[in-house]
Amino acid sequence: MATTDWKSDLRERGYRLTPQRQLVLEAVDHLEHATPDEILTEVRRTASGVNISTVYRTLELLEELGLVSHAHLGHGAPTYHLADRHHHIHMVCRDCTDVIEADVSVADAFTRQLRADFGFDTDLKHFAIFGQCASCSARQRAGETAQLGGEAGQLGGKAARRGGDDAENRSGEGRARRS
Amino acid sequence: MATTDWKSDLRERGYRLTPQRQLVLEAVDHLEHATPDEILTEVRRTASGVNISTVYRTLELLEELGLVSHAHLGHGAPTYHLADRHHHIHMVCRDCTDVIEADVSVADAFTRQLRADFGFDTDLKHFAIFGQCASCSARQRAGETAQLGGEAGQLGGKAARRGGDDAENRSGEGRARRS
DNA sequence: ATGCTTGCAAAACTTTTGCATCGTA
DNA sequence: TACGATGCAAAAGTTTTGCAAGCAT
Repeated sequence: MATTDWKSDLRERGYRLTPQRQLVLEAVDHLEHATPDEILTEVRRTASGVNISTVYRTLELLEELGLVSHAHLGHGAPTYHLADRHHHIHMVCRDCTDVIEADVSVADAFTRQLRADFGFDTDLKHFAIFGQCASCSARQRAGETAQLGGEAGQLGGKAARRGGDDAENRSGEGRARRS
Repeated sequence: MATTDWKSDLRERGYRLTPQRQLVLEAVDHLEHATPDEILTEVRRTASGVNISTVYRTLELLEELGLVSHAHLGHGAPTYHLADRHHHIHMVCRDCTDVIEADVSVADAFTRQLRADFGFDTDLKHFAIFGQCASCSARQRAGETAQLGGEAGQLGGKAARRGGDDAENRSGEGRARRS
């Protein structure tokens, strides 16, 4: 599943191998971009007694061991994935919430440039790249044209609160955190 | 201070002009990359009675009006700034917590590429770019050489928890959120 | 006067911590 | 057996919400 034998690595460092730790790692492997809460739900399908605090502690440990990493795909909870997989950057659409994945290589030139200009060694995987996906751009253009001509539609007079879907939540499936 | 006359814009939409709203906007203008909590502190220097919930509600409103925007510079609270200023991307160092600012133009080529390849319209200002700054890279290289030769220093046998400064908190000045 | 806004308090959430108990090594 | 790991409960921190009172318009 993971790199070399993590179980012995665990023990060599004085840690212990427990069912909880195996289950959390399996859940991270199985789910993708999962939040601690989602991981708990998955783990509980096998071991219903597991506690959320154990998930947090275990994720911290697994990350320290280099087995998992986390990324921020929105302003919500971080998402965890196996460290030796998911070597891609995430483009999240501000409108539809969707996440486009791309190989990190698409940013090679940009990465080189930041290193040359600022001496900054970039890790674009860690934070998502915000923006608007093709279909939402198209939809917006269509809407604007149909409505007035530009101006980014103002709706009625007042009470135009909570504009679009706002996205910026977590990525795909699960419950939406806010707006 | 801001774009055109936001005060009449406010009223036209049926909203009211209040001292709190003026103060919050001034605080966002004066501070830079400020969290809601920092904004509250600033506002209270003038009006000690203002409540945190008002700050949240006001920021939401000002953002809807297009006067302010927020960005995520770490996994902590979002930071707010005037929408018509701060047109730059933020590079945050994973080790030293520092934030390097750069004009969005440095990413023009990258932005064009993402649009060409994925039809994705990128807003690099919204999420910070994670990585390691020049001085921390240098320090790390030096440390590795001095210590063993590579391997990213493993410290003693166990109990190597909470490795570095971990950063990924909020940017500069204020209190550090965790680790 | 009308009804948008505010302050306050409480709720909703997420993440962290202390501690007695459990179980791996 | 020893000590690291877990479950539980409570704490801590952030953001949201319901409501009566306050105040722009």
